[in-house]
Amino acid sequence: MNKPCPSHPHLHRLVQTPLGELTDKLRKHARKITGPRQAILDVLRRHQHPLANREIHEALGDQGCDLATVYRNLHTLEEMGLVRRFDFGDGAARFELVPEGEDGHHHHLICTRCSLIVEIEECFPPELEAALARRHGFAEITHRLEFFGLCRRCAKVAATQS
Amino acid sequence: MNKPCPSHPHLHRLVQTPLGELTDKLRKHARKITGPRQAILDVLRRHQHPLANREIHEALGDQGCDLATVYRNLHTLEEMGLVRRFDFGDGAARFELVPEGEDGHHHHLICTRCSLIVEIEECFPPELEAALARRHGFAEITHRLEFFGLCRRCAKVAATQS
DNA sequence: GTGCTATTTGCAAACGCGCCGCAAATCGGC
DNA sequence: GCCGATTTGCGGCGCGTTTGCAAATAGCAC
Repeated sequence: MNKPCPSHPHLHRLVQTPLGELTDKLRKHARKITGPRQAILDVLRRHQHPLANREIHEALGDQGCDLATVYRNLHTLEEMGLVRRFDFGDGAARFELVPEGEDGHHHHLICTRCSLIVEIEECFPPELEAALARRHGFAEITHRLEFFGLCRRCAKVAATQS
Repeated sequence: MNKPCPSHPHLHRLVQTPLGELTDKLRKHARKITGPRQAILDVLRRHQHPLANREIHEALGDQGCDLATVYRNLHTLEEMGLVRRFDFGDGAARFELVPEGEDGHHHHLICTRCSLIVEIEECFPPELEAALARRHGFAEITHRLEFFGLCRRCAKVAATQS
């Protein structure tokens, strides 16, 4: 997980060489491929979990940039569809890298005790969503859905404590 | 105190006389029935939509109390199950009165353009939720779910504008 | 009613997240 | 290499929310 591995040329390339999709999308929006931009995407690439602005900023290490720059870049990356925003209700936005060619729509299961985050496949049934839209005359419906509970480990701890 | 009688025009009595459930639950938690407490609950009783702290504070009128008191009371009322918190992702918590005897669990459909809020009956299928909990070893699972879209009126406006 | 104590309130300050304006640095096309 | 548009760093600000503390208040026993 450390960066000091100049002997591995492919890792080095991951950091320095932007992905094809990145350059394409950036160019389409007349955006530049800057150091902070690449470093932020690299942090997201190395972490499978949604990361808050602050966490990304801290993970940047010596590639570090200003926190405001992190905010600005995640905003533009979200606009370009490279990154997806999640809201776990704790007041901090979190971001995940969107896999190439997908839209990144999915949900999470979060342990309210230890903050363990599990990505899940279940989604709100599209038929139900469509029926709902029809009944209330709404168009272009989307949803935000996250699950909360106690993970196995924390449930055990809670049981022994009570 | 007897059952509430919201159909009677003695609105001032509603303000002054706490509900049975309120006094019961307050007493159970060694809490006091204060003026601000009653006034806040009365505001929530008069509004069917989820209200933000600021909105509640402004609706208090001459019964007004400090904004910090609104925050503190909603927190305690939520702990006691008299009030339920919702999060529409705009950075402000909203609260609804929980009907007596219920837990108040439901969801909303929100117009992203005019902020129209519709309360809906649909919920994430319990079987799916149970399966999800089993598969990942989670206990005491809950979910947060809100829908967003364009209401009929706003969809029309958007169509004529484009 | 009176007095006592734990709870609650108002006030002001502080917090965290996110955003903005501006001057300087940087990228990318020429 | 040069130039212009974009981006960055920095400082500050706004908003929603929380907190510390002294004063006010509700509820209870008498």
